[in-house]
Amino acid sequence: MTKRVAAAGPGSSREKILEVAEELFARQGFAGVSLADVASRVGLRKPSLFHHFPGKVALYAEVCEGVLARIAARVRPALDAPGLASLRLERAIGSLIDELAEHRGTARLLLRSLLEDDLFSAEDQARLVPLDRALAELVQSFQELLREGIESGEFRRVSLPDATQTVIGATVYHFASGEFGETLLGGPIFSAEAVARRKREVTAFIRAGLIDETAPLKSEGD
Amino acid sequence: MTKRVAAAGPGSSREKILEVAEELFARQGFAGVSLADVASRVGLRKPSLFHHFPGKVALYAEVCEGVLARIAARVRPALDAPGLASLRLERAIGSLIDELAEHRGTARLLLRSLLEDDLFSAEDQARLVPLDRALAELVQSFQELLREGIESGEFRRVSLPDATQTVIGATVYHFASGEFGETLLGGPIFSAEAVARRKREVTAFIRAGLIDETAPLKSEGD
DNA sequence: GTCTATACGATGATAGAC
DNA sequence: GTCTATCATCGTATAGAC
Repeated sequence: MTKRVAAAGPGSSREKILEVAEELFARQGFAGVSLADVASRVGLRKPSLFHHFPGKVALYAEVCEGVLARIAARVRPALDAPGLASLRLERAIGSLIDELAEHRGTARLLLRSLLEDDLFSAEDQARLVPLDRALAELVQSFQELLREGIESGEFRRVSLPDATQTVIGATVYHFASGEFGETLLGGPIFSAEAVARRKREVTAFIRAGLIDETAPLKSEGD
Repeated sequence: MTKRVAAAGPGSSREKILEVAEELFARQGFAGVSLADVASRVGLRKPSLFHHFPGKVALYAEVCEGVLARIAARVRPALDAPGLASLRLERAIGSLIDELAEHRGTARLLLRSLLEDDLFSAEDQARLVPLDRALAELVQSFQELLREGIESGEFRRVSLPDATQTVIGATVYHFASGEFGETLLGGPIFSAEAVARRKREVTAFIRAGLIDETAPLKSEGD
C-alpha cells in the first residue's frame, strides 16, 4: 500500500526504461550496456535514469526479476498441477519454450545472468539476492516434479541436478544461441516452424531419456 | 617461416598475456575485462599489450581460437575415427567433457563467445571470422557423424541441428553454469565425482534419446 | 515529483616519445 | 619493449528548471 510512490501509468518513463534496458542487457550483457545508451533510446538524458533507479545494478536486477517472473507465471501452472508427472513435465517444458520464443531476449538475458556471477561486488550481489531466490524456487519446483516422477516409477532414476541442467541447456541455451544457432539451423531460430520443431525434438528427447517406458507401473529393479 | 617475428620462448610476455586474458575473458566476458587488469596481472603497463596485439578484439579472437583449437584437438580423433557411429559419438562427447573439465574457463569462454555477437562492429567481426570458421568445421564434423549414424540405422531420425544444440547445451552450458550449477549440484561442478557423474548422465541421456534400440539393423518404419 | 545541465573521478582504448 | 600522455566515455553526484 505504501510501497508505490505514485500510480505511474502505462507507458511511463519507468516502464520504457525497463523495456529498453531489457533488450540491451539481453543483447550486450551487463558490462556491455551503457546507461547513456539506455537513456538516449528512451529519449532521456543519462542522469534522469537515476530518478527512477538508484544505479545500474538495481536496474539490471529489476529487469532480470521481471523476466523471471514472466517465465514463472507461465511455467508454474504446469508444475503445480495435479496429475501424471510426465504430462506436467511436458506441459512445463512446452510453456517454457513458448515463453522463450515469444520474448526473444529472454533466453539470452537469463543465460547471461548465470554467467555474470564474477562481475559484481559484495554489495552489488546483495541486490541480486531476490533474483537468486526466485530462480531457486522455480528450480526447486521443477526438481520436485522430477522427484515425484521418479518415486512413482514414471521416470528413470536420473540425477535431479543433472537432469535439470540438461533441460535448461536444451531450452534456454538453444534460444539464446543467436547467430550461431541460426547458422546451425540454416534459418531463423524464432520462426514458428523452428520453435515447433524444437519443441518436438526436446519433448521426444526428454521422453526417451527420462521416461521409463519399460516400467509403466511400479517396477523398480532392472 | 616468415610469420613469426622472433622465436618467442615459453613463458614469454605474449604467452603470459594470452593465459591471463583467457582466464579473465572467461570469468568476466569481453566487455567486462579491462586491459589494465590484464596488464597488471602480467606485470606490465597497459600500453605494452599493444606491442603484442593490435587491440582488444584481436587479443580476444586469439584467445578464443586457442581454446577452440584445444577442444578440436581433443575431439577430432573420435569424430574422424572409423567404426560405429554410436561409439564414436560417445567417445567424442567424453573427450569434450574431459577437456571442458580440465580447463575450467573453457566452457564459459566458449558459451560467452556465442552470446557476444551483438557487441562487435563490422571490422571487429572480421577478426572473428577464423574463429567462426573453425567452430563451423568442428560442428560440421559432428553433424556428419550424426548423419552417418542415422543413415546406418543406429540413430533415430532426429533433426541434426537440434540434436547438435542439445549436446552443446548438455556439455558446454553445464560446465559454464558456475555458481548456479554449484548451487544446483550442492557441490563443486569440477570435482572428479561431479565430472564423472555428468559424463554418465549425458551419455545415458544421449543413448536413450538418440540411439534407436528398437531397430539395431535396418528398420525404418515406426 | 520529473527531468536536465554540468561536472567529477575513474577507467576505456590508443599514440607517440624514450 | 616499455612508459608518459591523451582523450573519449564510463557510472555517478549535485543543483536547479519545469
